[in-house]
Amino acid sequence: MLYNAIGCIDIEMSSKTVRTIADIARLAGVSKSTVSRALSDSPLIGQETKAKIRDLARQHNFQINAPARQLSMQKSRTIAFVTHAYHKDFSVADLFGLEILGGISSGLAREGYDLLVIHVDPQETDWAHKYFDTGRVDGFILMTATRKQMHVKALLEMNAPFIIWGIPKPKQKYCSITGDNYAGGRLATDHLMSLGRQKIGFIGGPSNELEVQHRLAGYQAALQEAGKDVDEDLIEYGDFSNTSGAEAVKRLVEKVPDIDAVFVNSDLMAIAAMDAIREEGRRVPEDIAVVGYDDLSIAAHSNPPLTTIRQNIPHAGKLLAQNLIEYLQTGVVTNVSLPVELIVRKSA
Amino acid sequence: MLYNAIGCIDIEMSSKTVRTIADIARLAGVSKSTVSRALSDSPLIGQETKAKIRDLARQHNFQINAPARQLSMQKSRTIAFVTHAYHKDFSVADLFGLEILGGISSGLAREGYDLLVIHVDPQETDWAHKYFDTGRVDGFILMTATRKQMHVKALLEMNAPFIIWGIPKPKQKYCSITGDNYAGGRLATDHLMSLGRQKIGFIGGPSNELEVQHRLAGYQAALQEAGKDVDEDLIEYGDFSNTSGAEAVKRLVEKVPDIDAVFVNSDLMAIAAMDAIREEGRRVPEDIAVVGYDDLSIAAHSNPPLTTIRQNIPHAGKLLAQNLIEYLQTGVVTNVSLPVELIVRKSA
DNA sequence: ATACGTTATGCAACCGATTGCACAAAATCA
DNA sequence: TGATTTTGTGCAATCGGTTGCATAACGTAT
Repeated sequence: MLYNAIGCIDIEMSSKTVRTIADIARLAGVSKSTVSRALSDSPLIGQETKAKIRDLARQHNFQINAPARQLSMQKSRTIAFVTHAYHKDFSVADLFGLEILGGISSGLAREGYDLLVIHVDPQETDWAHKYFDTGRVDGFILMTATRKQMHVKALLEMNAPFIIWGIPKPKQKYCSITGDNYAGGRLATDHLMSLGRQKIGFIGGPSNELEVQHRLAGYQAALQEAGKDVDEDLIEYGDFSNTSGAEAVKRLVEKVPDIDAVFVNSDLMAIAAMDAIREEGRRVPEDIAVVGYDDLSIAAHSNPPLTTIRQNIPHAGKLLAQNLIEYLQTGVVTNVSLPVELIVRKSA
Repeated sequence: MLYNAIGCIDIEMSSKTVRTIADIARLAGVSKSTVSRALSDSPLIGQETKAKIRDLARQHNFQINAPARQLSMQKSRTIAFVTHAYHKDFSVADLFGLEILGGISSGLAREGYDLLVIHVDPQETDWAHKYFDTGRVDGFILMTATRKQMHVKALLEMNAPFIIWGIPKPKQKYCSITGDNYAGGRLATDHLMSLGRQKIGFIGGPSNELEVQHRLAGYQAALQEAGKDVDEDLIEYGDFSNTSGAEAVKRLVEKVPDIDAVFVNSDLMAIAAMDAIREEGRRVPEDIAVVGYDDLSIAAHSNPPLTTIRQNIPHAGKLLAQNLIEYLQTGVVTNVSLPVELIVRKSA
């Protein structure tokens, strides 16, 4: 641009002519290897050469060819986020997944990785071969909903790198990130007790999920430490869907009419539960206080705004990305439990 | 497995040894070309040869190397879904995006394409070069929120294939899918009138969005056709976020105290609006009837369940995928307007 | 001046597929 | 039976990078 008409034309036409490192090499009067090394900042290349090549690349808006590089390097610098189809129903896991995706994406981007999203049939494990053996992705990120044991087993067997959101099975070696569910259970329960609530219910996700068991353990520990005993009638389970939250709270109200608080395992269930409570003719929080879990964006906008246990979701996503990449590069298996935090709004 | 121990061992070890078509070729006693052709079902290859090679591939769980194929074919069979970070706020567009992603994914999968999700800064257009010029993706899918004019312009200039969800700018040539917003506006308004409502408000998304303008046009046409005139005071705009829905409805109630219905441009805004209406001491639908837009999964679970205009989101996603791929393969530009449907629940 | 270490660059093989073209074998025709 | 087409397969180039090794140019120690 700065020099003369011919230079300009050169630059104008660049988009058509300069597509490979060989083109750059020709323009710079060096070899392909030199260009390749210069662009990857190899110490083998002299400063002026490097600068010249870089300028050329910039001027011509050169972008290195990804498939070629992937083939040569034998890795794709791409991570698959494994999820399932949303056709039918739609639960907290999905909303949660959406929010965490942002964190994952930015964590991956920072390390120069791309994000492939694959929607799999929960019954099949074929996808693992399809994406890993083909060299399309270097590793996988699994959320709770997708983290069926068969998938984990398949990945372990084929020796494919992956990380999960959730609690790892005791004896298996793989990376994981999870919120501190026990602490979350305590925090919620302690808060409700500090409000003077006497009959505090627990509405869990599926009872076979470790996350749910830990939250329950926290709930029980808090009660016991306060000298109260745990009433089995106050414990109900749902499946993380909104409807299941509404139903569970109705069962509780029926069984224990003088219930005055409930700790619900997800924001979506909690919001549905609050509606159900009102349908039963009770007020939130005056009659029944409600604490949720996750602090999704919608929690602040519910009616009333939801008091909940916050998991720092964007941070969790970033960590999922970072730790998986670290595992890819160093083989170090990390298992992280993230602190949670009580966010007090209006519902309790 | 069927024959003998040696065969068995062969198969057992396969995962280590058989990784390329050259391996298969050696096992089958043919050349690489033959294997390549057999696996892609070329008519050049004889039936028995083809069958033998396929069996071998299946037995050894062979998966073709994606980067190599991409390099050779000069295309990636990957589509980028362009979205923005969800950090801050979270609107209907995101939930909508999540639901449509399922449809897109399945549409792409059917054609053998993969889905790359990229979170971009709305201010930058760099991503287009970064993903297209590198050959990482063959095309892009843009949602309304990401479809800033500068992005469209950048893509057109670099001649990159893409499709948008929304209404295309009049003179530009590119693929699009959109709901029939005009019909949606009429449907909602006609329904409210059929309920005997007299003062029907309109809460739009941003007034500069064509979608919103079309819905407004439908709303106005319905009123005029019924012999009513359009009261400017009954029209308010938000930005698709929940809070903006709540605020807009409050402004309406203040300006027009005897308002008895409102047509809201998104389910999320509508749900927030219903809460706000109750806060103002009015009932839904008795005092003010509410019709939403999109029919997201949560619409059925709101309080009260939301009457809304359904866009068939999974189908829309599938179509986005299909039509983009058709464009890639044939160069045919399609602009589709999808029918919408009134779903009557409890809110109106 | 000779030997030797540095520093910068190029050559050529390789990653794992696809595909145009040459060619052999088999089938069809005259 | 010989000529010609059809059918099936292999050779080798190609896609666009990366990287081990050889080597040239230069400075420095002996």
